[in-house]
Amino acid sequence: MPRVGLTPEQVVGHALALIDEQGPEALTLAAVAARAGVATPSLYKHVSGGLAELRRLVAVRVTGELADRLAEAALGRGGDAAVAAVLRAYHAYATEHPHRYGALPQAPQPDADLAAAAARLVGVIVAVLREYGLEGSEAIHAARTFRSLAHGFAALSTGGAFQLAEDLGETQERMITVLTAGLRGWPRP
Amino acid sequence: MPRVGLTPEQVVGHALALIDEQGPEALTLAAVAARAGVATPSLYKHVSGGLAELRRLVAVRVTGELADRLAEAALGRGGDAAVAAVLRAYHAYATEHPHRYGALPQAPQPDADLAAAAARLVGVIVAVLREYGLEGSEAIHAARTFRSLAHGFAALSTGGAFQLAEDLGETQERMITVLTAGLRGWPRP
DNA sequence: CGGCTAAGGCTATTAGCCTTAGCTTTATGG
DNA sequence: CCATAAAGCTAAGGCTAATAGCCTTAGCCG
Repeated sequence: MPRVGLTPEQVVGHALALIDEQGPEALTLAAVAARAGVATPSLYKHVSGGLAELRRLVAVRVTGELADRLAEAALGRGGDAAVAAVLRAYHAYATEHPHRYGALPQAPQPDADLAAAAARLVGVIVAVLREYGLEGSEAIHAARTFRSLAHGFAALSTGGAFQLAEDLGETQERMITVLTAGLRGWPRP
Repeated sequence: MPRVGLTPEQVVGHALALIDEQGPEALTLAAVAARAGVATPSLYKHVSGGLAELRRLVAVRVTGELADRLAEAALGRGGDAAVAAVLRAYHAYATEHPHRYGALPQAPQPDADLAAAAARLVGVIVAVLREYGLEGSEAIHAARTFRSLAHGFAALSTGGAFQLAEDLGETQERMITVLTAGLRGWPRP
């Protein structure tokens, strides 16, 4: 039994490859094991929580990747340009890896690691919103609005909910216009 | 073997009850059969496609319910008030049945029935947008923006993605303000 | 250099699930 | 009153995750 030298990171990598190729439904320990050249139970040496933990790790990895992409897009930009770039980057990531993005919601109840990754993601958004002079609770509401729009658009478009012929890129530009206008004229109660 | 007198509708009803109580993961033919007082294979007499078709039927039913709620909310209203009411109704439905709403994306590739139910839902939104003078492609882009915001907010809030203490109702009001302002000043290219 | 320990494999097994096949009973319509 | 279709059943096969227990390798420490 030649030792394969598996690590948890590699297991997650195989899981992601499977998801990319065949969708979140195809993420099974048996399939991951086959791909890693190992028997199914051996995976428990690296991912002790079994399938549930593997899904959790996938969600953490994907959230982190997405946060990185958003941070990269925001770098060196400000104001409307930053908002537009981050929104485009969000959708671009989801479009490049639709199944991967679709696997995000499959995560079980959030835990510390996932919360940390999500916090990084939210941090980028909050930073981008800072130039609009939003502070305290209003910044939170604005960030939630941003995330809702970004996630909704990503989820619906990768899920095939937008059937008509109209160009998705144009829809995105309209959304950017609406969002940036809304942020500039944010309701101050 | 006393005859139970099951119908496909009742099977879907039991499936929804299970989902509401224990989440989408708990939707299993064995559990549905137990709840219906029937052996598992008997379900195939009513839902010939097995679990996959049952999930599909659940998605159709939920989409239809949601469309009804939105139509009801739009009734007798127009302009900003209609947009606000529909957005609130959307979120209210998701909040009342979080697991049910969460089960929506689990549907397999779209089919005719699901498309019809979704078309009804989109129809309500398009009707509400009519007062803003949006026509043709622009109405489509606006409807997509509406759905993205509504779905994103519903999915993230029921998924527990909004951890901070800020009131979700306030977030919703801000979103409504931004959206209605964006629709009034919709970019005319 | 020898041996111990821990890690990373394995096989075998259990339990739960979906699905198909084929039989039996019930209800219903002619 | 009977024939037939619908609606139930049991049995069996094949998939999955997960646990238990064993074996081998790698590396460290005396």
